[in-house]
Amino acid sequence: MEVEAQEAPARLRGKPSWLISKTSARTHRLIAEAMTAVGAHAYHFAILAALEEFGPQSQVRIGQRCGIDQSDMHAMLAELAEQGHIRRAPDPEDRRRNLITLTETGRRRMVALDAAISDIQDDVFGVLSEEERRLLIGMITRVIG
Amino acid sequence: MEVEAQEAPARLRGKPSWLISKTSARTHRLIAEAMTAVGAHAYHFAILAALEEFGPQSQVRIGQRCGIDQSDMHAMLAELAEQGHIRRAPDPEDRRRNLITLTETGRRRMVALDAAISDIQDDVFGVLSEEERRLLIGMITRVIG
DNA sequence: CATATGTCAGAGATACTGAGATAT
DNA sequence: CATATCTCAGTAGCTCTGACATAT
Repeated sequence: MEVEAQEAPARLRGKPSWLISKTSARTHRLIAEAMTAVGAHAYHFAILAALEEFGPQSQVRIGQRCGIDQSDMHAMLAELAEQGHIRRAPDPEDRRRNLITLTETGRRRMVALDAAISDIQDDVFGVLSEEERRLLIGMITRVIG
Repeated sequence: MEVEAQEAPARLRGKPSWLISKTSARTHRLIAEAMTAVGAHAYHFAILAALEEFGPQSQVRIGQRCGIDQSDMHAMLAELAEQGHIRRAPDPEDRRRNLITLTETGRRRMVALDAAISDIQDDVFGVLSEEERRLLIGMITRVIG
């Protein structure tokens, strides 16, 4: 069924939080579809990117960097290990920790997921000029603080 | 436990979708807390605002305007009716429809919820100047299309 | 018969809480 | 003993699907 668009109330349209929520929901849906199509998860990309940029580190640290709850890290890392993208090993310096290490296939996986997610950025934010996009990124980065 | 902030990977920080998702999650949490504190729900505000701006209308129409799924409208309207903020009556012109009408207490409720939600906009987006906020709203409005 | 509306049960993914085991 | 890390079960809220009854 095609649902024709209806104008949203002005009291919603004028709230940044509402606009951002709608945009977030849309990009989230697109990214989730793209990730599922290749047997991945949005969290996978975040975890692999943190490992590539900052090197081997504990689960807690990755979660802090990417905003992923500890309880959710476990399942994500199990999937990534199953797919051969990471290795888990006890940290010899602190045996409470798992040191998570990126494998070579994991690095390639990260690059591929980055490309897919970047394409979606272009689809969604392509109506903005390059300068506007930089402006948007700068403003929201300040909002996040 | 205070979790000290960790720098996020550059591949995440540079993606508008990631920045917007974090901002959306934060405002969503703040708004949900504020609404719960007064026995309301974020959807309540959207529904009441649509009724105030566009007058009595069917459930389906409100859902289209506010982006609320039909399945979820039912519970929200039941709560709003229980609180005396709306009335539901069969539409004499099309008896499949419920015509939803805003009551006077509902109008006052909407104004109060708007004030609370506007305060949160200021908390979150207050680091931006007035002109930047207008710019942000304009750009995201175009992104939503 | 095909479609639109409202009602209702429930699935699925997400974010989070709490508790236990192990190590520091 | 207090704290940190990891594991795991489970909760809560949100979004969406599918089915059904009723009316057009």
